[in-house]
Amino acid sequence: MPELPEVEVVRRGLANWVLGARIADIDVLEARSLRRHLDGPDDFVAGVRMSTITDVVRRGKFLWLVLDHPDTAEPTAMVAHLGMSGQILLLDSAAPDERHLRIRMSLDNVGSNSPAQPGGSPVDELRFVDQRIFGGLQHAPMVPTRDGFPGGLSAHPEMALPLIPPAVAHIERDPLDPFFDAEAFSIAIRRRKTGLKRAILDQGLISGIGNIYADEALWLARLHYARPTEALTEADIESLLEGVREVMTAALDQGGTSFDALYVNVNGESGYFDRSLNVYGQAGEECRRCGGIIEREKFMNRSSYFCPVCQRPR
DNA sequence: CGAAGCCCCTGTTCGC
DNA sequence: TGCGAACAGGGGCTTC
Repeated sequence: MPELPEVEVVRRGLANWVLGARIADIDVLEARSLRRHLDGPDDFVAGVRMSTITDVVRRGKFLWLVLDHPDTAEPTAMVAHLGMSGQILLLDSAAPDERHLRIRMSLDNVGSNSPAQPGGSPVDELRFVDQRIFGGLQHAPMVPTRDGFPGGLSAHPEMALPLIPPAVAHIERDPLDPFFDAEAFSIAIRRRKTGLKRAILDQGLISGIGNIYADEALWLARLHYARPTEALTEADIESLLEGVREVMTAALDQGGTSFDALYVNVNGESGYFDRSLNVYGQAGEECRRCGGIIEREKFMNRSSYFCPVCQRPR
């Protein structure tokens, strides 16, 4: 399950290889993988084909390639969301098709802004692979950001455009974004009248946190998932953000170490999950901090894991 | 506007 | 053995 750190690993991998590359051709093998692109495959192909990739940007779990098209003055965006099972692969076109290959793009001029390719193998194809089709691609013109800052984390922050794809405009900045506003978040979350975990899963309030990292961050912060948001203190919110950042940077460090420069890949098995999960999926196990027994409760059609001893409701 | 619930998807696992 | 149900879950959408 790709969450923010996994998507960031993909963003960095792409930024290393495809800046300056041109998308020469596109083969949409599965139209449902353009679920975010309402005008259909032909429109997608016509808009993207022959564009040059000038930036790779991420906000929360959304990732987009900024495209310059020879016939269009304004830059556009190819937006990607990996959903549950999406992968973006960058490889040699001779590589065999993946079982769930949905969209294939052939690239020219790959690696012109990159360090020398270590393996010597050509990288000339970008593939979108997605078993469950919860993710998808879309192509769209961009709009100005509300705050006038860059749309997200960019490959070249000093010259990043204050533009964002409309499909991402309602998504709030994530905690790793240099323009994330912690004070505004603190005010906004206490205005909500709901439970803490519901709030932090709302990508319009803070983005990049999924079910797994929500549980992990709440455990680190010693906060119960159902704590009412309106009663949170400044200190609670500070611990919460600290927990969120800790979980994300730890996962990012691990994803970064397992990342092969020649093969951009997200498969939900970053290694982080096996060894580092303190509560998620640990029902019946002893809490590593206090020895309490981790509980699982059904919540929002999924599961919440927490320690009933060191994560009290109030 | 905010809160909450439904639904989209497929592969794996589990119970009868 | 075979089959259906449950589960995984981000986010768009609808309803109140």
